[in-house]
Amino acid sequence: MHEDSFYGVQARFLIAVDCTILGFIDNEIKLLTFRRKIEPKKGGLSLLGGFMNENENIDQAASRVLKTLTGLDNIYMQQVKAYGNVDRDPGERVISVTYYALINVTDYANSLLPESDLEWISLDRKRELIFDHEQMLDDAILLLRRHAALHPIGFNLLPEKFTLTQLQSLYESIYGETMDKRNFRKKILGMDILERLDEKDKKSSKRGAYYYVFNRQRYESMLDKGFVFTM
Amino acid sequence: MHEDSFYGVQARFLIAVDCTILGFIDNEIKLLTFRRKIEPKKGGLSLLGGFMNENENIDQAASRVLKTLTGLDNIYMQQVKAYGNVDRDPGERVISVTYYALINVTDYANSLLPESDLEWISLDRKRELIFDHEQMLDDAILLLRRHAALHPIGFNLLPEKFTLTQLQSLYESIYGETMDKRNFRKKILGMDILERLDEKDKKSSKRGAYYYVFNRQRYESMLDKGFVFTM
DNA sequence: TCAAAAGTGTTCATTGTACACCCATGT
DNA sequence: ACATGGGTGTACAATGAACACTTTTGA
Repeated sequence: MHEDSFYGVQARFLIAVDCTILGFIDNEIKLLTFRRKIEPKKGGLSLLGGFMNENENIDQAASRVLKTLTGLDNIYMQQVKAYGNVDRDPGERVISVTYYALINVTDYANSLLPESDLEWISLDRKRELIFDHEQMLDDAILLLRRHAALHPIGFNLLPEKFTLTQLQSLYESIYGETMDKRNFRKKILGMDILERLDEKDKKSSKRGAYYYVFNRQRYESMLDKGFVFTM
Repeated sequence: MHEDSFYGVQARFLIAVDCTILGFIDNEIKLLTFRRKIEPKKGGLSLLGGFMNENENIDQAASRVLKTLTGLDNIYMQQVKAYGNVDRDPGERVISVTYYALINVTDYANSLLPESDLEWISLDRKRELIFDHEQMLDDAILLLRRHAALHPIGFNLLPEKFTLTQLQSLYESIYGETMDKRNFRKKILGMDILERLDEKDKKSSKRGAYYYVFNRQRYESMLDKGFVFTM
């Protein structure tokens, strides 16, 4: 049996890519959503998505969707899962491959929002999402938590320089639980992957808090020596 | 714009399901492979796979593929990842969604093997696999390790009753490292999820080793009380 | 001067790790 | 009697968790 005829009789499917795009805004992880412009569920809140093209692989499709809808490029993205329930999209059978993306809102938010139907929503509004997008969000957050516990990916959500208070709020938001300030600082500073700048953030306190930067180079060289990040 | 016409112009794709099927044989995790019967790569070693049908979701497709090729049913399976490189299958563009499956070989191995092109191979032969199946296997093993560290899924690879020595060998094989016998037993027995039977396995020692069974009911009731399995 | 956030160490409990000898039995 | 795998406990180290006060400064 020749492969073309063998493959040929098989069903073919639409493949969508849906992105759980997360940003850290007002000390809280928020989700970037989009008002759907077509039926079914026109006007409903949706993850950012689009269909996969012939000439690209899945990661490329995800990057393209993100770029097209937000203008953002070079974003940290990870595949989460493929969803394929027969009736997950009432319009037509669509298999969706989902990603989560972490974006540094401080630098980009203003440039992307005004001219579009994009909206940052708090995660407790997730029940407004269409189709199985709430499930996708839940799975993405769970995966993010597991990744964030083992890799320094949280920094993708922060500006280049940040305070330890911000960093702690970020982890508290990711895990949905509060942490002890002294223990948090002891742990993160003990890893020796942050560099303190001689500059303070005076926006949120009179005294001012030192800015830190993540030293990725140092982190990577420590990895080679068997260091494991855990947070 | 109506959804049918909108969806209609999009590309459609073949979707395959490929399964990393693992069994515990001769104190070692082995992979069930299949000699490919069609071009391209006819005769090459392959994961067990097949194409998705119109009327089934992805999990169902994976179960069907497993059932069709091995006769096995009710198997523990988890989705790993979707692979979509444009040229991953030289025959034609195919997106593959992969799963890993854990099977209890003791009960089934004899019934499935003789009449087929299936073969259990040691994981160090993985470089013989076709296409991107080696990558799939690697990703599956990594995911299995993460899952096995947090959930009592290893028991799916063992017969109903097993000795602690077997169980330890299983975890050693999953993680690829040896463990201390006393520490291992202290930890697993301390969880209080195993029950010792009044029966010994005399196959591998003169003295005989007690059989144990996994008490799933007890495990699940402990989960409700906040217990977390870690291994 | 006071309100508000920043910064800082110690103690205790829990968990993980290293380590060596006796036991039971079939041959 | 001996070879083979089965079974057991203790001491130390590392890690995680709880906890409260002083500092700085703009208003």
